[in-house]
Amino acid sequence: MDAFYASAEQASKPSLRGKAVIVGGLGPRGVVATASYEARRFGVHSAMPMGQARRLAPNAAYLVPRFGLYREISDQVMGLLRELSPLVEPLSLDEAFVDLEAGGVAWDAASAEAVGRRLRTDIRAVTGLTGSVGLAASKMLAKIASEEAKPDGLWLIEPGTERALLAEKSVRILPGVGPATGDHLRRAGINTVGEIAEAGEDELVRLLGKAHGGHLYTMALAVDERPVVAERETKSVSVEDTFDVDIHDRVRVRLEVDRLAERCVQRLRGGGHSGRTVVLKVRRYDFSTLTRSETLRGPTDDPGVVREAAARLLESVDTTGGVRLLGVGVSGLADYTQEDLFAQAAAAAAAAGSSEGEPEVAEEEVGAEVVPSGDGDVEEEAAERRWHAGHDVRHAEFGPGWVQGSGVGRVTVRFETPGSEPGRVRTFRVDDPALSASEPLPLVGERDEVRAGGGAGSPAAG
DNA sequence: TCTGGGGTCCTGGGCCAC
DNA sequence: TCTGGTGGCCCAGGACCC
Repeated sequence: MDAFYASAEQASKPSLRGKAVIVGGLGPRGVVATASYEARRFGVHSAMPMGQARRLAPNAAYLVPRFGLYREISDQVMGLLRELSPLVEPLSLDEAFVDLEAGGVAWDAASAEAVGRRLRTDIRAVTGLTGSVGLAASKMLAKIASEEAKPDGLWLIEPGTERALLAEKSVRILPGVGPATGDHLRRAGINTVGEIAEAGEDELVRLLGKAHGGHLYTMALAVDERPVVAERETKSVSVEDTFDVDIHDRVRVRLEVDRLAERCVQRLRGGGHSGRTVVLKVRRYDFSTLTRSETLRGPTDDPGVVREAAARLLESVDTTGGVRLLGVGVSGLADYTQEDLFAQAAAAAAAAGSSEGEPEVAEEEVGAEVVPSGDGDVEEEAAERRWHAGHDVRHAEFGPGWVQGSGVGRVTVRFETPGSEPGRVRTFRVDDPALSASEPLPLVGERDEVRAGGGAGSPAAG
């Protein structure tokens, strides 16, 4: 999908169509998740600090992501892809590989192109958004082709032309070559994919190690045998938070770690997992990042066990100077839980060893702070009263709209819907009882929605 | 106003068992 | 009994991707 989050916002907000739209974290330490093509003309791009984006494009619309909406659109698109082949490998919400051969179609350029064109039409009809299609004989080449096709295009790499096509491209076009590897290669005098092929496998392995070097060499020869894998097992689950202001207070740090552990376990359980290794991540005031991990005797999905492990790991970290980010993760996932949780907890307590204090008591004290039933409700209400830029609202009198901005006790709402003309703006008090948060409206109206044609036999690629 | 969040994979050192 | 090689696990960090 092209500039996916920004495009989805433009589709749902008529007044933003054709305008610079930037989606990302709006806090003091936010970064750009997606910039519309109009915003990219100002030099704004993904992963750019939001402050820099605001300097480059001060008049752009700045919105916080609405993952619920994006997920719905993503599900629709993935559904279309699965009509083409049983082998669909999602890479993210807006990108996937499709194995056409598994869809029962022999490779030939003309029919693949026809299917690609129809897929793009179907995506447009079902979601109202544009997507780009890359067609090629392998995942790496299909990915490169889809990048070439953007925005709103289709690109096919003819079998037999791959090496010539890659030879002149920068090494950065290969998957797995980021800034660090790119620099490393450049220092060795290797700038293009063709130069990787010329350098030879031994040299690549010498420069980058066995796995990375060997892999990159075969990629440079346009050889990529990786299959499209429909079902990927999750290997780890983690949550992390960057704080608007560095945290110095050790008690507060501990409290945040407890909260993160709690959230992490919720996600873990939500996915039906348990895990054996608990990982604590700390990014300090100077952006230096360190991780500490502890492997338990058996997998757990017990919030108390994860919380205690994370707290033990925190003990070994010097947070003097301040903490910018904290994260808690669980890896070594299993789909079962250690039955003897009491033994697990006892083992953890024993590992804490001679240190003073009763782990169970500490756990309960912390638990009382983390999930207070009363305070939780208050917090939820407070969160509801925060009006996030870009989020949907409904006014009792004026109907559906979205938050254009808020501050100093006021919230500005633009009243328009995906199918309407650009709407008018009105300002309300933040506690106006007539105003409430609402769910995103479908981008394509029920009556407009066109059923995607075709069956499982249709070929296409991603 | 410098640098998010959720992942995967690889490397290399330390340690331990055989 | 000592030594060395090997392989596996654990842990920390780095790089990369979307």
